[in-house]
Amino acid sequence: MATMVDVARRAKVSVSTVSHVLNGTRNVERETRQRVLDAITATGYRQDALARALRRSRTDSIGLVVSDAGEPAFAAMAHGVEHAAVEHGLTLVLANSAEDVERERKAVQTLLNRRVDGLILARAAESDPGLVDSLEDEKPPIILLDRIFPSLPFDQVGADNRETMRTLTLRLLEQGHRHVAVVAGDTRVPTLRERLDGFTSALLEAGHPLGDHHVITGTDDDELRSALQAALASGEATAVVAGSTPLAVLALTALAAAGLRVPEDVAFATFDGFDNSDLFRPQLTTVRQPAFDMGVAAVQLLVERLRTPDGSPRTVRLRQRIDWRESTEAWPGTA
Amino acid sequence: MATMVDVARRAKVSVSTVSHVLNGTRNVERETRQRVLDAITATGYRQDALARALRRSRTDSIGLVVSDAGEPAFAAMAHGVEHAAVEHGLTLVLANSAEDVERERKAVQTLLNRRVDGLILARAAESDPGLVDSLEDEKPPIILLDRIFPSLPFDQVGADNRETMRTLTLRLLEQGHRHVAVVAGDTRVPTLRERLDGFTSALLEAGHPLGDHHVITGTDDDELRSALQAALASGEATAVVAGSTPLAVLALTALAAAGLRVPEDVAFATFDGFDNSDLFRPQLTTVRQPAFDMGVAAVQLLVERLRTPDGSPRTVRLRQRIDWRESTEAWPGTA
DNA sequence: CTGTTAGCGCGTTCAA
DNA sequence: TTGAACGCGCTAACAG
Repeated sequence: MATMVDVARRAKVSVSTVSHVLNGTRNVERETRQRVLDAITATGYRQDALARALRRSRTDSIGLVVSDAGEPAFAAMAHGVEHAAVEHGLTLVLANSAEDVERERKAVQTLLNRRVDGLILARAAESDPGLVDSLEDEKPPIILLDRIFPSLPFDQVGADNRETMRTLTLRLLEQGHRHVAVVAGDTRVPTLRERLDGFTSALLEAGHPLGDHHVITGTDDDELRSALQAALASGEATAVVAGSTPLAVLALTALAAAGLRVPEDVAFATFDGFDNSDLFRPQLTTVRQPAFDMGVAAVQLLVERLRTPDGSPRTVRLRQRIDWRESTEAWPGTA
Repeated sequence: MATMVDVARRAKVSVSTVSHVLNGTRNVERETRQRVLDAITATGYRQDALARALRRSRTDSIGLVVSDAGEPAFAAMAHGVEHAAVEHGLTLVLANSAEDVERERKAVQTLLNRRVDGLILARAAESDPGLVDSLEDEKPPIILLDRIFPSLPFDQVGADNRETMRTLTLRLLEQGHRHVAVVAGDTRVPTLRERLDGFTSALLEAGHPLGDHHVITGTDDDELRSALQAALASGEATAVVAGSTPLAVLALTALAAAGLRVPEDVAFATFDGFDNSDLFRPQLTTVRQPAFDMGVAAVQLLVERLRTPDGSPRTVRLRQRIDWRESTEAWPGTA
């Protein structure tokens, strides 16, 4: 590859002049600049981002760590991050922690070693506080995406899970459901905990006893499944709400195994849900996460933080939309 | 951040010794090495990947350009690439071309400037040959993923689209379908062309006249939709096969608009398809791309090419699986 | 308006 | 077994 010296020689100028026309960082006479430009195309010169970054100690790149590259919601977030990143002239370095704390630690290390200008941790595992604290010195700005930890001093982007679940629940209660089974999953995950909070909050608001309902929490899929099956076997539950796509898969499987149809036998709603949901039956009532926009917002927060390293951390919550579909319609109580 | 000099000073050795214990590149006496190791933990030193890369002219990173980060198949491929990359100690730099030739060119430029050790172009637009040819000098190994261009001198990874479509079609013919509508889409895309080839090949093999069937090609969604609607309106077609997920969406929408049910009125099958397809009706007969494995294979090819820069390019085709489901079952001709 | 030069942090000869 | 010193390609003082 041609280097700046080659260009300089060919244009009969110094390397600093070449650098300056490249970066537009000081005035260069018309003719001189043209000579440089010609030399550049003639030699096929391309700026070496590595050397440049080393010298400026800025890589113009950001790191994204996601906890589960398998989920579709990830794709949307990553897509949003990538989109916004190029918009700001930033390159995206991607890593996947696979919900594994150790891998996450390694991923962050790698990205830090690569000197990314900023870090976005999307749905990071426990987001082990020690992890980032341990890198006290000169650690770049960090944005937490999707899972919000109010106690941590970072900029964060999430959705208004609590509010949305509250609305969803109130509507189900209006429809006459008195025994709802909520598959809440691992409530150590902020997103899921917020959703469950929204549920209990709605019950309080409507004056319904929590004891009438089935709240199914836990980390283990098998346990969750059998807990749900027990709830369904009681014959009480007339509605099931799943807190995420994996939990919806689990719940729908359990429903099918129990021979229950949606929505004839039981109503169903889920967070996140499935792509192209309206093409298939049952058409599921779904809370759509603005995943793409969340990715964009994270980058936005990041570049602002880059400009203003100080100032207290901000938390941005994006509004979710509830797509009401057939799965919550056939209930007698419906208008 | 602490640098090698800090470590060296603290361990009372030279920087070269530090470097050598770091990389295990020459013998260092037990005690000396221990002093260095201690100094490293004491200072919290971390190797600067930038400087290291500049010096070794190897970044231990690879670039991945995808044409549509929105599609789920992308997520799976990227996931596979990321997985295999870390396995080989490589970092993944991601870019999205959004099916735009210009953006693709820019993305490749950026990655090249970043000196990635290799490049994977996943489902790249037209893969404009000039694009990569233009970077004749010292361009890193390039792997083409998903879309195979037999005429291009690159290592490539794809699926056996032709073979799979042939099998699928023969089975439909066996079931008694005499008028199949194939939504083939943009046949400039190798993947789609291969699938269409498989269709005509099966007809030839079975001795069926191509003229009896409806082959719907084109770039414009609206045109495709109206062509399909016309084919359906004729009342002839008893089966519809879609060449990709977007085409399946288009086809299913058109079927619904025409008031046709799957599979009662018309059989349906698609390539790629939808996640969790077995939880919903209609359960679609689907050709599952081994997307994750394709990503892994691409990295595999890449590291081998890194080891052996010369040698003729290889093309790897991974086997696809047909998941037969309800959407092709209800036809009278079925066994 | 332009040129000279000192590093950014590391790997790697060459000498000892 | 260890150290000194050069340079990867670039930006940014500083000098003219």
